[in-house]
Amino acid sequence: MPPRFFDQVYQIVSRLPRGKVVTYGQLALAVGNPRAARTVGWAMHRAPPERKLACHRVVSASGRLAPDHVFGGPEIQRSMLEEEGVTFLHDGRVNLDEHLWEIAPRSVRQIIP
DNA sequence: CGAATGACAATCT
DNA sequence: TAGATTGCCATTC
Repeated sequence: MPPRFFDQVYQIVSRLPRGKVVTYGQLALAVGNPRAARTVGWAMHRAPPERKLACHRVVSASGRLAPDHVFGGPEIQRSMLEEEGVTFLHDGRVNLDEHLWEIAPRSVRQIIP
């Protein structure tokens, strides 16, 4: 009985296109738990490497990047995003107006209950 | 089974 | 405006 919640999060992230980002809250909402944004963050921390998820495209609701202890620092994550064409505001936050990905309903593949 | 964990988010001071 | 507090919840141990 695999963790359904995490799997749904991973599946959505795996469909996240280059040059786009999503927030933890968006992912939580997409899997049916609007208030589980924090749990989504934990899912990222525990993301299985074999899925090769673009977890650097997941940012906070205000466009801030992951804390210092991830990706070797926000500078690294930022450079990864910039290579995909993501732009940033002058205060160092992701330009969400330009690059926030709208999660399509079919991006969420339901798992047999 | 209860307590702990955590890459959040909204609110308060 | 920045820092601290509170609510939140699936997964771990």
